[in-house]
Amino acid sequence: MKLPESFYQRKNVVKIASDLLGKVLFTCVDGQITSGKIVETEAYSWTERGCHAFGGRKTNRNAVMFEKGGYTYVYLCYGIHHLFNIVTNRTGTADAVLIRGIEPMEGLQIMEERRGLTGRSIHLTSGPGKLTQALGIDRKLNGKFLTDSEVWVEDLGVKIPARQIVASERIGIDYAGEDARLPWRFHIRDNPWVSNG
DNA sequence: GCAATGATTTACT
DNA sequence: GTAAATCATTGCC
Repeated sequence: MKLPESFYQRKNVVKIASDLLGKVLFTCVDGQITSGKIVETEAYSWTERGCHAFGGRKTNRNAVMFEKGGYTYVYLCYGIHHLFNIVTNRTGTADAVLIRGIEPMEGLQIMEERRGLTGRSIHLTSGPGKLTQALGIDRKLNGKFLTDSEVWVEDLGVKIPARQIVASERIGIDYAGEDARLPWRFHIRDNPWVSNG
């Protein structure tokens, strides 16, 4: 079943990021359903430098992060890659969870076509820019609500034991100084679909 | 209006 | 391991 919006509106974005491991992300783009189990996430909060909304800085791009939990935040990075985030917490508090890796489930063939790959390549969805392409996510899906749109997350009863969850430093935000060292990245131990591997 | 830059990926050595 | 690709957004003039 779909996760209720209350799941996203809890105050601890780090807890939400780890809770999302094992949940399943669905999209329905161009009438085609694709889905994948979330195996890697990162938490971002306006209280630290790694976040676009650091210090409460609000711009056109990140405005949706200030909405209540349950909205999507999609933006373009390096001019090429779409990155998919889930907004958390309540209105006025800019926290979000970046989805970095999923394990393909439904629509494997559709994902291969979108990525231009053949075979079950690990490279299909093992990275934040790759999984958005595989799922058909782009800026059209920015600002959607996860309980009432073509993007949503379901709990299929998969439980990840605590000892299978690894916390580590976040990736690709060295410019954030000390805050880049926060252990706010979570992934499932020994899962081949985790990025940077 | 214009220059700087990045929550990445890919290819090449 | 390192480096280039590539453009929307941002911040300053």
